[in-house]
Amino acid sequence: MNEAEPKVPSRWIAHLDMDAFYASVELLRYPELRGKPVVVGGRRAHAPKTLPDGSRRFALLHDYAGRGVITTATYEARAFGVHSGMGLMKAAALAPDAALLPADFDQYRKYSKLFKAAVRAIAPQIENRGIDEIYIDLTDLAPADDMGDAEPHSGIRDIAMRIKSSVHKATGLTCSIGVSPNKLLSKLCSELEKPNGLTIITMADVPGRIWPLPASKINGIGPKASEKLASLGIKTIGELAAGDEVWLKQNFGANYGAWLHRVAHGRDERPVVTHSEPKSISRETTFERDLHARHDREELGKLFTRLCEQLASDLQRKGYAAKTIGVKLRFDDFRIVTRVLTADTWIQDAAGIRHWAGRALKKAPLEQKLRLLGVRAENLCVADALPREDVDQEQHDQLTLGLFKVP
DNA sequence: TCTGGGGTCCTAGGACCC
DNA sequence: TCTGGGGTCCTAGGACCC
Repeated sequence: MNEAEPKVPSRWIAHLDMDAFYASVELLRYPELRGKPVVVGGRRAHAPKTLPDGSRRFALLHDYAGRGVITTATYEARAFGVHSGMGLMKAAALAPDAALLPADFDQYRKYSKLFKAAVRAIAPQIENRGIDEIYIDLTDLAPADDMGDAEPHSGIRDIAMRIKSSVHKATGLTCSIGVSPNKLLSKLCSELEKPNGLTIITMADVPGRIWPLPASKINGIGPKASEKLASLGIKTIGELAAGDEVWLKQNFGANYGAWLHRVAHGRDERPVVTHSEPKSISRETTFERDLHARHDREELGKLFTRLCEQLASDLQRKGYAAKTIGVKLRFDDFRIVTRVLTADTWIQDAAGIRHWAGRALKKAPLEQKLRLLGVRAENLCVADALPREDVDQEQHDQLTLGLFKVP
C-alpha cells in the first residue's frame, strides 16, 4: 500500500448477497425441511407430492437420474461437500438422502423483487447483479464523519443493519452484506461472515483481511487464471499483490496484468450502475440424450422451432427487436460452436428468428452428436422506438427454411 | 452415468471505407 | 505502383459470473 491512492472521493459501497437464496425460498414453502440437507436443481419431474393425510413426500437425491446440476444447496447439504454447479448424479453419491426440489424461477423472481424493493426504500442507488445479489451505493447516506479509515463506522453499520432487517421483514429471508470503499472489496467481504453476516472494511484492512484469501475469490479470476497463477507460485491475493506489475503484464497481457495488480491492492473505481439495457437474450436446452443432426432430424427440428418460439416470446414480452440471430451447439464431447448472422431487418417474431437461426445453423459443422442447442438474439433495440415497417413480420415458410425441417 | 441456463465482456482477424 | 494508416462492422471463440 505504498503507492499513492487515486484521487477519488471516498465511497461506501455495499454488496448484498441473499443466503442460499433458491433453497431458502423453498424452505419458506416447505418448513418441514428446515435443518435438513436440501438441494435445488434438475427439471420438473421430481416436484413434492402431497399425500392424503396432508403430509408431503419429497424426492431424494439418490432417486435422481439425468443430466441436471445443483442450482443451490442449503448449508446442511453443503456440509456433505455438494455445491452449486455440481452434477446431481455426483451429488447423489455424496448426499443420497438430501431432498431434491425442482427450481421454481417464478417464485425466486417474486422474492427477488420483494427484497430489492425493501432495500430500495432505504437506499435507492442499486445495481442488479442477478436474481439474488445487488450492489448498493451508500455514500450519500453515510454520516459525514464516517468517511475514511476512522473506526468504528457506527453510522454505516446502522444503515446496513436496517437494510438486513428490512429484507428479513419483507421476505423472511436472511442476507449477508459487505461494506467497503468499492465493489471489489465489498463483494469479497460479504462472503466473510456468511450466512446472515455483516462485514465492514476499509483500505487499511486490505493486508489483514483480504490478502490471506485465495486469489480465486476475486470476481474475474476464474479457473483458468487461478491455475496459471498457481503455476507461477501465486495462490493468495497477498502473493498477487507482491507480484511485480511489469512481470504480471508480461505473463497475462497488458490489460489483464494491470487489472490483476490493481485488484490485488484492493483498488476498484467502478461506479454502481443503476440502469442498463440487455445486450442479448437467449434460450438453450440440453437434451435428455445426445442427438444427431441426421438421425434425429425430426426431434431436433421440433426442439429448434420451440426454442425460436420461446425466444420470440421473450423478445416481445420484454419489448425488444434484434438484428443479429445466432445458434449455439454443444457437442457430445462438450466442445461449443457458435454461428451468428446479422439480418437486414429488425427481427421479433418466431418465423423470422427461425429463418435466420436456420441459416446460421447451416454454417455449423453437424457430423458430431449434439448435447445442447441454443438460439440467441443480439444487437437489440427497444421495439417501440422502431418504425413499424422496419420490423420484419413476414411469415417465412418454415417447411422450406432451415436445416431441421418441421413435419 | 461427470458437467444447466442465462448472461457480460474481451480478443482477434477480416472486410470495407476513407 | 506500392505502401499505409485509422475506424467501424461482422464473426468466432473463450473466460467468467450468477
